[in-house]
Amino acid sequence: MSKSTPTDAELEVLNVLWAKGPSTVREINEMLSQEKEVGYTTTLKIMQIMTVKGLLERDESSRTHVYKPLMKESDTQRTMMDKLLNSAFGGSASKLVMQALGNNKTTKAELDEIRKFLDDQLENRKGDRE
Amino acid sequence: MSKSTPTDAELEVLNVLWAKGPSTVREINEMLSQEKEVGYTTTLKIMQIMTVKGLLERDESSRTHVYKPLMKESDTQRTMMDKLLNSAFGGSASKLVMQALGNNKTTKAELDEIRKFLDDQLENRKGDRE
DNA sequence: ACCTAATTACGAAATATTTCGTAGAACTTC
DNA sequence: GAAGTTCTACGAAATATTTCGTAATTAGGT
Repeated sequence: MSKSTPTDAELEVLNVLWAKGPSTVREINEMLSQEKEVGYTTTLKIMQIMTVKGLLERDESSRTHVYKPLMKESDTQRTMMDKLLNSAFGGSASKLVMQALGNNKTTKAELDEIRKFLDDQLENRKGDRE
Repeated sequence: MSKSTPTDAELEVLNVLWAKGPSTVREINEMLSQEKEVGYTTTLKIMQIMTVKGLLERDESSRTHVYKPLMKESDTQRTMMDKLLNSAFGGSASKLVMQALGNNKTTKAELDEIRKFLDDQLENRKGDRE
């Protein structure tokens, strides 16, 4: 059984929850409304479905339910990365990384940060078989 | 107008076309069948839809049509990357790259390759504003 | 208690994607 | 040239996702 990735609408909800912490439907809907038109019950329904799917958990102790994600942001990112990696890059992480950094506007600061990270990775592999 | 990403089924077709070059429905279907059960007319229909969408072009000069992709693999990879970047990584390429290289089994050879690439990128930015 | 506002539950329409059956045309073989 | 095979076109069912309207419930204010 491989992990499933959230749908687009689900990911939008998760992004708010990861940024703001446990929230009500009202709070989520207000955040999403800043980006695009979306009805309250639409957001509600998505979050109810996510709860059934096991993506969210909710506290029903007060009338206004409070939802929180059951997956860590980094785990979800990894799952989505893996899916992209396998479906579009033939499993080659280096191709993907070079595509990510290639022509686009990654800042120099970011490139420096990545290089530092990469050096760490290489350092940790001293002695590994190649 | 931002570019749209192919669906999962469409991407599977594209992957074969990019690897094998222009192909018939029969050829594509046989490749896909090695991975999973899929009916001939299912593949046909997907490819017909892709043609209407402008993802594929077909040569109808012989009875058995020959299809080819209208997008380069690298362009499609970039479009899909950008979507993931914005939807799941808040636009931060460095977070995405570190997630891609983080715990998983990228080989040392790949890491070296990426570092070389990164050095080139940094070299090309000598004098850019930071 | 009554009215209003906010909330949840639920069904269902709208849209998108995937799957496949059937019909008819075009080619092959005997 | 009849029979069988291969192909395309097309409709439609099956599935997944997104959207929203309506009804019922609860809370708060007066």
